[in-house]
Amino acid sequence: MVPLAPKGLREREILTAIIDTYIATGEPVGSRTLSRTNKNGLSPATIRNVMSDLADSGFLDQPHTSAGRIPTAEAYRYYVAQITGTARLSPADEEMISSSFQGVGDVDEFLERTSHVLSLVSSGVGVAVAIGGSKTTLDHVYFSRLSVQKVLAVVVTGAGVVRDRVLRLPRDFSQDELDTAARFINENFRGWAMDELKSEIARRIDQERSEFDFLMESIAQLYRGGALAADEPSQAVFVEGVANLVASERGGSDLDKARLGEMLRTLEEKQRLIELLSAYLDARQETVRVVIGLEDTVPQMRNFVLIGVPARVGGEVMGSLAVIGPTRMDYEHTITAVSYIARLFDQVLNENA
Amino acid sequence: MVPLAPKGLREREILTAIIDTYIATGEPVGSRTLSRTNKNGLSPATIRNVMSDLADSGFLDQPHTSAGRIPTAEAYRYYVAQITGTARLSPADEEMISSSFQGVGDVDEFLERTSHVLSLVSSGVGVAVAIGGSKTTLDHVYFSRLSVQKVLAVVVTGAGVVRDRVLRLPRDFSQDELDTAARFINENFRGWAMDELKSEIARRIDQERSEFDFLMESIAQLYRGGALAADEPSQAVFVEGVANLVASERGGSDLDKARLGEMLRTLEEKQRLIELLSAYLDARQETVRVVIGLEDTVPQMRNFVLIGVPARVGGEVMGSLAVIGPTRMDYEHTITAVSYIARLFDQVLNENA
DNA sequence: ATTGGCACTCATGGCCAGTGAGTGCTAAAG
DNA sequence: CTTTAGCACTCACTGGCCATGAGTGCCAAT
Repeated sequence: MVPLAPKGLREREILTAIIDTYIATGEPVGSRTLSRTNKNGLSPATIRNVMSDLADSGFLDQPHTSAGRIPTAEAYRYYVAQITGTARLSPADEEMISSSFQGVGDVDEFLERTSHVLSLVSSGVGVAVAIGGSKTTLDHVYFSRLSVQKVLAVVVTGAGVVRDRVLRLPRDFSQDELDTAARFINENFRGWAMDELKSEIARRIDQERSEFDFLMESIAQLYRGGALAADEPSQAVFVEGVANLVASERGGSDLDKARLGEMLRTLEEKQRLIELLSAYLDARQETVRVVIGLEDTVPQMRNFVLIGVPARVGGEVMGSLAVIGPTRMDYEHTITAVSYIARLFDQVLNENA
Repeated sequence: MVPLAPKGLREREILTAIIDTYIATGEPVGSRTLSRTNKNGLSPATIRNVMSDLADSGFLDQPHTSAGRIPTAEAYRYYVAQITGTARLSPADEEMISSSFQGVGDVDEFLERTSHVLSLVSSGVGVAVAIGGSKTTLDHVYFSRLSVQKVLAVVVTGAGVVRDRVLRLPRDFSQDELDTAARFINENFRGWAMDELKSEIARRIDQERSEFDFLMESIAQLYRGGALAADEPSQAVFVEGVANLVASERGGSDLDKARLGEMLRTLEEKQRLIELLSAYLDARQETVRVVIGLEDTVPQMRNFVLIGVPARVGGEVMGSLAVIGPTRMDYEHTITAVSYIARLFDQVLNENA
């Protein structure tokens, strides 16, 4: 899984130089320009030789015979692997970012702003998803009678996230009954993981079906009505900065209309984004991950990369945040920004919980 | 405010025909094509004369001297004014739309789907905003102690909308204190309009400041902490279908890159959208409004129209829903769709409340 | 009032060099 | 063996030129 690297020192230097200038200019880079730009005074011919080798080993491509070279996915992988990761954001950036999170209350709000901030500091699209993961724990529930057979269920999770849902139940409940049921759940299950909780309740309902326990019957009804599934539609997805995809100025991606349309459509399929992020961002991984070659999973995303990290608060994964941007982007800057925000996420929300 | 209309019957017929074919083809329509397409067998020359008149009275424009004519904003205004409004959606559309709202629980969820559905049935962008208007009433509040000096406030409004907010308070409260405060508010203020409620509480706090009432002090703290402002950030904005802006096939808008970027950026400024909708959609108006000439307010939106209506449930305005699309769109269809969804909104959510 | 005819305008698309950045290869120089 | 200079060749891109065709405006005839 370690990315390949060119063998010689010279080759590596030149490859890096090519990628740098390609990222900067967006045009295929040729031997002459490179020889002029680069400090070490190599002649175009030499560079051509090296380039030829690099092309053979699969690091460079040419769009057509008589054009310059373009880095391949493999080249980008080498390029990001070689980034030290010790870079810091500029104070101005840090200031801008952290002030953007002034006064956020909950996870969703934070993630929403995250997608915005990410789109500002990168040349890509900012994406943040909240996953009401199975490891979410229950803090408590409320039930509130809205009208005949309509009940509002509010679930507060251990992390202080609130989800609500309106239930339509087969029979009417009084507020007293609802309170009793809520008290029962709160007293017995506070701190449980949601999925364990759900299976435990399902088990008890099953078991005590015969003896007609009034309380259990209420709970069964509420449960079947989806009271606890209230954590499920918590898959909030925030996408911002799609305007970066068109970016006429500064090194934006240069998509044609058709591809642009596909991208926009894909970015609106929230379910798809959730899958994409969860496929690539392992909950256990601590550091920012850079995925090059997104087209393997999502063909529409040819020439796009994902730079993301799970969003944790106090060790618990609450979602993930990422930038989806053109292969041609400032990797180091984006990586540091993503990592900085992830750290901020932990800090700010820990303080809240 | 009544839109101008061409004087003669013939002129009106031809204008309508021109707009129809322009909407269909997207290209300036000339006299010859029109004479061929149109059933009434008028010669190109005649049509030219009429067109010339229409151009003089400001209904037609020519992009350049030797091209066909395109309708002006004034022409579109006439065109939509002349739509009867009696059209019905196709059964398939109705089915598709209403099934899209299967199982929605609350206003936000409905509005989110609305933006999606609108983008599907129109060739524009679906926009829906929730406005926690001042007429919102209080059903009840919950307070829940999260940790030291951190309290979760949940406000349930009369319409069954739930808003939550994490408060940081100057001193710690026990859950008992919180319960007492919540009970007090619920018993005294259920059914009040949020803004009246807020000023009443502010008044009482002011009044009873001297005598140190413990309960009132708690409530004051909670109030200042923003417990009741929980309805304020309720300005959810849902935008979907931006891919329609690029729409390579079928009569989509044909923006160049620069304009597209501006549009995308503008559509992401949620505050702006809220202003835009509230500027044009009067809470009192019952019917769908079509605003042609959006560029007067938002220059980036040249050649875009807004088709929207306030979203009511049982007479109370909960937000608004709209399509922002190119002037070249199927007005009748979009209008009926918007109106249909608005009706659905009332139905589905009334049933919930 | 309507129409046919005619001269004129322009955007569009194809064709055709000229330009220039870039390549590969070979032979000479270090 | 590495580096460099030189050279022939490729090929996208640009700008000029011309033909095409849809469209207009106007005038005279019906």
